[in-house]
Amino acid sequence: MDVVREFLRGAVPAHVLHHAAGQEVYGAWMAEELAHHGYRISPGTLYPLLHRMETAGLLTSREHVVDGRVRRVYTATETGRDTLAQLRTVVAEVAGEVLVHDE
Amino acid sequence: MDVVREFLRGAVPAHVLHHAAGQEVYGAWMAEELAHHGYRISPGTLYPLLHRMETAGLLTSREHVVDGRVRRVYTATETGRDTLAQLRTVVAEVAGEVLVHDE
DNA sequence: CCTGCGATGTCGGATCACGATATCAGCGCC
DNA sequence: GGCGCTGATATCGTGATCCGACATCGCAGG
Repeated sequence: MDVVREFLRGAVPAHVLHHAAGQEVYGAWMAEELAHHGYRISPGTLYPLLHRMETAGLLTSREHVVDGRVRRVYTATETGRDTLAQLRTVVAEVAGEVLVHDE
Repeated sequence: MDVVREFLRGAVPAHVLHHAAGQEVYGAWMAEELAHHGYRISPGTLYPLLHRMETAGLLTSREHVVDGRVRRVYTATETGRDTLAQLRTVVAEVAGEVLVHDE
């Protein structure tokens, strides 16, 4: 029942979209990036998430070969960028609601 | 795969703690309050959540009788307020990371 | 009575998180 | 050539969670 972890888990897609809107990203890179921000997400969570986001039309992927190794590279779709915009307003709202310190 | 909904679901405990730190709250009131902020949370999610948060030591509850009807009323514990503080910094961090608008 | 209301609680099926494990292709090295 | 290492993605099984529908409970009014 780690509520902080739960909150971060919910924020992962926002983070993914944020990065995938500006550049091409791939799973292992995202995992490392997220880890630097205090997220602890396991591959068994991240990869299925990327798949779902692609099936949902938020991301597109193509295979990129680096040193013979296949790397699945994602970018945000138009829908993905729209969703990111919604997400940003929602994040701002939540921040506004929770960050008020007058009890 | 509604990422906005997923994000909000992760933010619910923060919202609950935020309110339960300042006053006594109860399930149905929280549900309405959350609904006003765009959350759509079903009782089958909210009540078990409150129970888990109490078992985790974030909330304490007592029964309050109004018109003979029993109402379970929650307040944040010391641990709950500490967690809320952590949550606030995390929310601020996420907002800072995601709210940069240079695409 | 019996129905309605406010509020809490719980059921079953579906979805999801997670860590461990599998897979795959090239590289270095002996 | 055989062996293990590395980077990266994929998947399995178990356990936890979500959710809406339904159940409950006590009282008020007709």
